[in-house]
Amino acid sequence: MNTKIKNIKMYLESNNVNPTYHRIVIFQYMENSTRHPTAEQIYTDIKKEIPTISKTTVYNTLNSFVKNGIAEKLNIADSEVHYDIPDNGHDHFLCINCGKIYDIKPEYSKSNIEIKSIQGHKITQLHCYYKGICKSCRNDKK
Amino acid sequence: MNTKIKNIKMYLESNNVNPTYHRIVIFQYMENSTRHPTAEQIYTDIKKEIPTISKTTVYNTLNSFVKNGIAEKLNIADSEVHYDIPDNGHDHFLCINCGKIYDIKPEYSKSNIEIKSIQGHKITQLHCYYKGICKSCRNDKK
DNA sequence: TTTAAGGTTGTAATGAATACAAAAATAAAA
DNA sequence: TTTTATTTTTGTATTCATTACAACCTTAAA
Repeated sequence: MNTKIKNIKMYLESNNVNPTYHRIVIFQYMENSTRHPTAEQIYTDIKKEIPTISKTTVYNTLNSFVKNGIAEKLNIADSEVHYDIPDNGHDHFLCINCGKIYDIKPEYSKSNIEIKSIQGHKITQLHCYYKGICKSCRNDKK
Repeated sequence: MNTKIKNIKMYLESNNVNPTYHRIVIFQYMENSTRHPTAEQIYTDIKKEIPTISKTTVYNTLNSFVKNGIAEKLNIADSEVHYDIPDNGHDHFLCINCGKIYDIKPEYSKSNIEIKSIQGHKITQLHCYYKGICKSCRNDKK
């Protein structure tokens, strides 16, 4: 077993996620992905490597990741939830033309919470979603 | 017809929404509501006033409002979309305990876009969602 | 008083996500 | 090594929000 997988194992363990084969593969897939995949996309791609995997396992795994704080749900699109492995708190941009999601560099991000409480409500999370036309789609129209 | 309804009629008209009875009632309901209702909640409540209304009409109406910029979708909760009549751009807070959505006062809001473009992407919208434990739930636990 | 256009209704269909029970795998105990 | 217990995984069925669609109704124009 290579060091990368060993690192993932340790990382999952240290976050209360029992590092089974499926979970390691899914986490590795998400770490390598830049497209903020949906459960469906993860399922389809992982299936190439593990043909017997079930969609339920993907959902279970993602829910376990989210519950233990090592993955984040992005409610940026209307119909589907996208998933992200947050490195250092950054915002996201959704292209309303092509549907692609981009990372916004931390220096432009607004979701670094410094406030702990607003109007008496205890703040634990802040999600900021930008929307518009992405660079690529803007160029295509010219 | 009272002035309030007349005003709504004019407002819908000026935003390219043909002001039918159903649409006026739904818009009025949303303006008076502080709970950022879902389509289901709107349907249930409006049904008391217009028993023959269909759920499709509620969805059609809301989609028409959103398309014409007089209502906004809140993708703040996991399963359902909530709707808001945005007055002056403010953020929202979701209590992860009771599910209630609160308005964040504009002075604490982050979604006033001043930037028109980030990393080459043209920005047209910014949605910021705070989450945590609301004032009321915090008091209940004591 | 027809014709056309838009609005509404109800039912059917879609599709993401969950529930659940059986089977499989893994770990712990004897 | 066997037995038992616990956790995972699988597959199917179900739920539920939302949309599709065709029939019907309403309104306004011709």
